[in-house]
Amino acid sequence: MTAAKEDEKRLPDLPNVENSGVVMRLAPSPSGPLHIGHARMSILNDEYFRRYGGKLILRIEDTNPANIEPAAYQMIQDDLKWLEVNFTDLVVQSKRFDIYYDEMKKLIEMGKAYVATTPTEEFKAKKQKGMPIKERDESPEENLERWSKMVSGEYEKGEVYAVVKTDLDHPNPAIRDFIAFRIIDIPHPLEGDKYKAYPMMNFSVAIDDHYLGLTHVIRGKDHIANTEKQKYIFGYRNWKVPYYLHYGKVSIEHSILKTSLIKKGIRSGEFSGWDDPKLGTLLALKKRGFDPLAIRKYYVESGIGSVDTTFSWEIFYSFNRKIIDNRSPRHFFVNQPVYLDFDFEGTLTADIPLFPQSNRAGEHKNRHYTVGKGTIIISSQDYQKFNGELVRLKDLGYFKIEPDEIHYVGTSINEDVQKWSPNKPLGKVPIIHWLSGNEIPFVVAKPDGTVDTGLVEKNALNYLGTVHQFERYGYVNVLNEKEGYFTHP
RNA sequence: GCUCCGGUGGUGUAGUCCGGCCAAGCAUAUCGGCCUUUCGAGCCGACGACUCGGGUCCAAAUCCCGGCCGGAGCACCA
Repeated sequence: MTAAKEDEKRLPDLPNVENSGVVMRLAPSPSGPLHIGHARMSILNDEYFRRYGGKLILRIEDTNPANIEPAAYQMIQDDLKWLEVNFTDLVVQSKRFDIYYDEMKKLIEMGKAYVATTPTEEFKAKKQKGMPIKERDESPEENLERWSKMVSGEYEKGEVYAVVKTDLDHPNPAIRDFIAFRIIDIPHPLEGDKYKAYPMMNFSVAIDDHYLGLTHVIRGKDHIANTEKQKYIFGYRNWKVPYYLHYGKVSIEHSILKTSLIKKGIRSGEFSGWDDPKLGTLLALKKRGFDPLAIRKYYVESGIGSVDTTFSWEIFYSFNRKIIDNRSPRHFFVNQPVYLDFDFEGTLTADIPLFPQSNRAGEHKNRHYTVGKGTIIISSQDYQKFNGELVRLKDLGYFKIEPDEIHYVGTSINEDVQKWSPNKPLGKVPIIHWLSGNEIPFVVAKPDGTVDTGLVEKNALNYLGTVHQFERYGYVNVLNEKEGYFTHP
């Protein structure tokens, strides 16, 4: 066990770590709850925070009111808690406008920023050619005057913007002078209409990364160009630049992650909520019964490489399966049931383990059933596949399936059994699951949007709110007495 | 188009910085076997990869050049 643990994959060490540890950040925008994609940045940062100590700051980046879901401020924190990411500080950017304003003013005074009313089309076009717009060359005093008018709300949306200078000759046009502030005229969910001039992400991030004392920044490589822009601000102020690490893009297929789409779907009734099984939100994964450790393991295993990858649900499922398998009670769920007549004199008994591989006392409980003349239920899939053949009903005995009925053959492999299956090697008889009495209707909602309707052992209701292994079917989080969410095969 | 980054089996990765111990490790998937009643778990085995072409070198997955393919940025989003 210990040896196996040592073999476990480990993230590479970080450079420039001091004795006091690291200061890192999680910087989501509050547009909705976190999803499986956000989990990567959360876990990577948290893993290093756990290794080195220091601070892990949750910084909610709410500088675009158009893109804010008020409930997200709390949902994000709950999601992180579920992931066992224990951030040490909480910072909300909309509470820091004064700092941003001060800093912008300083940059303008230094001649490192300007405020423009030139149409942005011209700004962009000139930037492509490496040419300045007129405000760039105007004095700090003139720009300062426009700046104070901009902050006090004397301009309308679209009329003015503030720019941080970089280098107009930069070979990469994406890095040349970038907009740092713009006017927004819709109210902010937290601040109302207190502010008109809103910082752009590249500005507020640079300022906060410095004042919050970030030592290491780990984020997706879509931010590489942003990092270059932000470094100009650090350079102007002579601030110590954090160590940046950009990991590659993860494409998460077969999953709905876009907040705008999810919100729309919730409104239209297509999704039952943020935790609909069709979604890739952490809320949905939680409700499907995933263990957050599986997510952590997956992303640690994936590392921080800069190559783009595709999220492998297969491997993720496998990690989760290994975690939950032992603690998942076993039950029979018969999907699309077929009722077969069972004409039999006498009684058969079945003792089916609830936790087959558990050694712990108290968990050896079996599901005990007696079966006599009446009905035996199997899934239509098994019925179609094995009609006319010999099967083993798990923990009950050998049976021959015939149209609409089923016959008992024997309990163990003997001559009686053999004569039913003359051409099959013994021990190769298919084992299928079944129900006979004690079953209740049950539906399983699956991530692909389909629903399986069937019957489950009534005993399963003694374990509500936990993940079960429905034998030969898959893992299911049993939510209540009639419905469960499919976890994975 | 402009700037930049990257390409290891079906999938996810280790190794690439500091060439040799890599005729390439691990995981997952698939197939087979065992555990004598799960299509789960566990154990054992099989399968399967260095994007291509040149170059340097005694020696290249690792260094250099070019092609091909993929990705990112070029927002009054984050």
